[in-house]
Amino acid sequence: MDKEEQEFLKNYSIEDFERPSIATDIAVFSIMDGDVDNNRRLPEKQLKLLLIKRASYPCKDAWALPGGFCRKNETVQETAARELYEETNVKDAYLSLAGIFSDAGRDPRGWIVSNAFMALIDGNRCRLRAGTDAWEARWFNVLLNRIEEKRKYDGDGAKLQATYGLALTSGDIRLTAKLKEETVYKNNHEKTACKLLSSDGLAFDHAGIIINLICRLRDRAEHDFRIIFDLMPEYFTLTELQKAFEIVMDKKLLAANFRRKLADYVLETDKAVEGNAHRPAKLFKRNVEAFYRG
Amino acid sequence: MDKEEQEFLKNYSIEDFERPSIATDIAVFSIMDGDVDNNRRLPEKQLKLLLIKRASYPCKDAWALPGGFCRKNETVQETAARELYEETNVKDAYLSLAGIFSDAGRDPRGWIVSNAFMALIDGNRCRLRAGTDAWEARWFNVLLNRIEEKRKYDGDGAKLQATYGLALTSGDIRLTAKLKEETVYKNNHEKTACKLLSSDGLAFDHAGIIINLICRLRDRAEHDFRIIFDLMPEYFTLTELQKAFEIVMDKKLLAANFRRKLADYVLETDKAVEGNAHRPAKLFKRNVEAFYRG
DNA sequence: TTAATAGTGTCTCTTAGACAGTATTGC
DNA sequence: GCAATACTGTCTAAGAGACACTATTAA
Repeated sequence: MDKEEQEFLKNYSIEDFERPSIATDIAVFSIMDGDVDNNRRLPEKQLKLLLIKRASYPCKDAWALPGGFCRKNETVQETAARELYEETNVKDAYLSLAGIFSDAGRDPRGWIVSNAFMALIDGNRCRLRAGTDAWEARWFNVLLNRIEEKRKYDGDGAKLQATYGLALTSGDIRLTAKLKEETVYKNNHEKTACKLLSSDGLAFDHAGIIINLICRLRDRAEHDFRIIFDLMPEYFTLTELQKAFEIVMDKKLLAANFRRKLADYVLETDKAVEGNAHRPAKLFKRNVEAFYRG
Repeated sequence: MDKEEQEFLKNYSIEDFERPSIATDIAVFSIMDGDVDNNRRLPEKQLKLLLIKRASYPCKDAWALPGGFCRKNETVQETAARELYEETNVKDAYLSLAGIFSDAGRDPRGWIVSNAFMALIDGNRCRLRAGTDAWEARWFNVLLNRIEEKRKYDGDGAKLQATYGLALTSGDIRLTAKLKEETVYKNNHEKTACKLLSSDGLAFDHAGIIINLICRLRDRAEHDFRIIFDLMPEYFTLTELQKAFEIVMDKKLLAANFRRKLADYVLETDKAVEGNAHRPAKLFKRNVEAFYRG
C-alpha cells in the first residue's frame, strides 16, 4: 500500500453514507414423526419448521424465524451458524444462503436487510433452548400448496401466475399465509415478482421468506438429492429415507426403484429396528465414498 | 399497531448498533466471437467477463467487478439492476444473487458486505459506458481450470481438496488468481472452505468472487440448461447455441444429440446466415411455450 | 473439387417407472 | 392366518451417447 493510498484511507469516512443493519434469518427444517395411532403402522413423517414467538416489539406475540443481527468481525455465514447453535444446540448442519430480503418497509425499526439461510437438521439430535415466560420455540408442521395457476402465451411472450397457500401448525396454533408469484417473459427475458396476499400470525415479511425457502428446498433437492441425507440421523431405514424424499419432493416414489437408485449411497449395518408387528427393517448409514466419487 | 408498539418504536434507535455498508458486485458474463483467422472457419466463441479498472483508491489501477453501494429505499436486486444498466446499458437480463462475501478484512475502507450477483447478457446487445481518462471497462476472456485435486476417505469421513487457476485476458492484459477449495466431511456433515492463494491485478477479494461465480454458473447451467439462452441474441444458429453450451458446461457435445435434445426449445425461422464458404445455417429463436410447459 | 459447416437416421446401452411377487415379523 | 412393512426380480419405454451418413455453400 503506497503513501497516497494510506492518505486516502485516512480521510475516508464510511460514516458519510447511510447504512443498513444486516441480519440473518434461518429456516430450520427437520423431519419428525407424527402421532402414532396404531402400533402396527409406522408413524407418519412430517416436514417441520422451527419458529420462535416474539416476546418484544415489533411484532410482539407473532411467530418469527430464528435469527439475529450480524456482528462486526463475523461473516453472515458465521452469524447464521451462531444463531442456529444458540437456538437448537446443533453445530454441524447443512446451512446455506437461500435469499436476501431488503424491501424498504419490511421492518418498522428501519432499514434492515435480511440474509435468509436454510438449515437442514436431524430433529432428534436437536435440543431446543428452553422456553421461558418471555420466550418460546416450537416446531411447526409445514404444508405448502399451489392453490391456483394461470398460464398465458402469446407469440414471444408469456405470463404465469401461481398462488401458494402456506399453513404452519403446532398443537392448536395455526399460522397461514398466501403468496402470489408472477413470472413474466418478455423481450427474451424472464422476471419473477412475489407478492404476499395475506399473512396471519407470522412476524414481519417472514411468511414470504418461508414460502420462498420451502420452494428453494424443493428445487435444491431436485437438483441434488443428497441434501436429503442432512435431514436424517446417522442410522436410518430405507423406508425412512424414502419418506424423507417423498415429503421434501412432494411426490410418491416406488420402493423398488428408490432402493435401486440409492443402493450406492448407503451401507447396510448389522443393526435392525425391532419390536414392530411386521418384518424388521435393516438400519443403513451413509456411504461417504459414494457422495464424493463424482 | 397498538400504542405500546408505537412507544417502543419511538424510543428505538437503530443507530445504537454498528452497521456495515452493503454493496453489490456483479459478474457480467457474455459469449463473444474470438478472432477470425480463416474466412472459411467459423469464429471461435469465448466466455467473457466484464471488469472495470479502478481509477481511485483503494485498489487503484486494479481491475474489479462492476458494482456499487446500495441506497436506502432500494432492494439489493434493484441496486444490481441499476448498476448493470449503468455499466452496460442492458435493462432486461438474467440477474441473480449468487453469494455473499462478508469477511472482515475484505475492504480496507471498513465493514463492507458484498452481495455478489451473476448477470448473463447477450454481449452484442450491450453498449459499454464510454471510457474516459479516469475510467475504463473491458471484456476479459475467461479461463478457469481445476489444476489439482486430492481425495481422501477414511471410514465415515472424507476430505477433498481442489485448486483452481483463473486467467482473465484482454489484449495484453493478463490477470491471474489461484484458489484452494477444501471440503471436509465429518460427523455426517459437509463443510467447504475457500482460500485465495494468489491474486494478481484484481481488486479486493474479487478474484475469489469471480472463481466462485464461474463455478456457480456451471452448476446452474447443469441444473437448468435454459439459462444458456440468456447469453444468446434473439436469433441464433443451432451451432452457436451448442457452442454456448459447450463453453459454459466446459465439455464437448455431439451435434446430433444436442439438436434432438433442444428441438422443442427452439423455433425455426425463415432466416439464414449467408456469406460463408459452407452450407448456410438456419436461424432459430426461442420457443417460449416450451420454456414454461413444465 | 474441396474444405468447411449444417443437418439426419439409427443403433446401443443405461436408466426411470411400473408392477408383480416373496419375506418376515407380532398379534 | 392376518395385517402390516421389508425387500427383490423383471418388463418396458424413454433418453443419452456414439457414429455414420447426406446436404449445401464459396472459393
